Amino acid sequence: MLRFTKKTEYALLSLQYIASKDGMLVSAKEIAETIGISFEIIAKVLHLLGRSGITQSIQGAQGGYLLQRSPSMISLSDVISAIEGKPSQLVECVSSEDIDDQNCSCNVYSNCTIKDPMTVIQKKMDEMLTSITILDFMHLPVYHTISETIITKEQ
Amino acid sequence: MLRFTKKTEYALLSLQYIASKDGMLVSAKEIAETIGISFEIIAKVLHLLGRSGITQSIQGAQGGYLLQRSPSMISLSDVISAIEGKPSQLVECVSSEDIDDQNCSCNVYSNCTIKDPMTVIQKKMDEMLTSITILDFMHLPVYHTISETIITKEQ
DNA sequence: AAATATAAGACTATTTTAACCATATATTGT
DNA sequence: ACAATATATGGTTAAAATAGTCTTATATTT
Ligand code: SF4
Ligand code: SF4
Repeated sequence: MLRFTKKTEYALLSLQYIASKDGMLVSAKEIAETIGISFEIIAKVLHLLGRSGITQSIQGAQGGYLLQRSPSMISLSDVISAIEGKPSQLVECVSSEDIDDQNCSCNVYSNCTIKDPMTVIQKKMDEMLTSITILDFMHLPVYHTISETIITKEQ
Repeated sequence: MLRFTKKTEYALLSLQYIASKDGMLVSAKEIAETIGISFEIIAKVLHLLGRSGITQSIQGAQGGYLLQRSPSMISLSDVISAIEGKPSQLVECVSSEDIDDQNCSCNVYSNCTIKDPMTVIQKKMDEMLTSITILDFMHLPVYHTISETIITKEQ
């Protein structure tokens, strides 16, 4: 099922928020309250993002998180890898790095005749996921009124 | 997790096989044996493809399946929709048809500020999935030797 | 020392996926 | 008519992934 996990969505919401604060330290509590989700989940997500070097964390009182590189340098692909622990794979046997994993546990591997096209599709997907960045999540403001919406979209 | 389900992979393998037989009736048993997977699974997959009008089925002895339209007219998007019962959705609130589903059961919907970028990403995904067809699963032959591979790729 | 904040892992419940089993229906050929 | 072949359809079960909660440890500031 081609679906982002909730954790990935929370990560994107968090990164969007941190990016909007432009360099200021942001705590997990603040993000959790803004999004309206439990603190524990956000803390775990931010922790994973930190592990992968997407965010930088400052421990202790007055601590928090900030981005380790600019929004345009954080791709959707990076975020997914950070949250899921490995790069996105459309099928078991094809990863971004290895073209074709003979050690995969797919039980039809030896008879499979769609590995080559799957590799092509995986490549297209990778291109898409790396081309989308946190910057793409910042361009549209949060609309409050219809008129604001129209004005912004007309620009 | 951005991953195709096994059923979708079996569907693609089946369609690739039926397409390669170019108009001849193919039975579920034949496909199951070729792929090396249980008959029941393939039967269910073919049934779902039939329901969505991708394949045509002929019941009874000497029956089987054939494509209802040419391989280039069967998109990956069609196959996923057929197998999963509805079009692929990257997130709960954004579908290919409805821009933004206010009736979705996401518990952060009202605070969510990534719906617009998600709609853009969904559109890109849809474009990709509809642009890939069963024909793309037929162009590359199954390579048997290295020399064949090189010759084919150099063309 | 108390308060604040992140780090990290264990645990549970729910949902999704994968596979299997059973039965009904349709068609062909003898 | 009847046996053989083949699809149609639903139910059941087991495994895996997801979502969320809870707990404890560690670091920093005041
Ligand atoms: S071998 Fe074929 S069926 Fe198995 S995971 Fe790879 S593409 Fe899918
Ligand atoms: S409202 Fe936001 S968090 Fe909820 S499904 Fe839609 S995009 Fe994801």
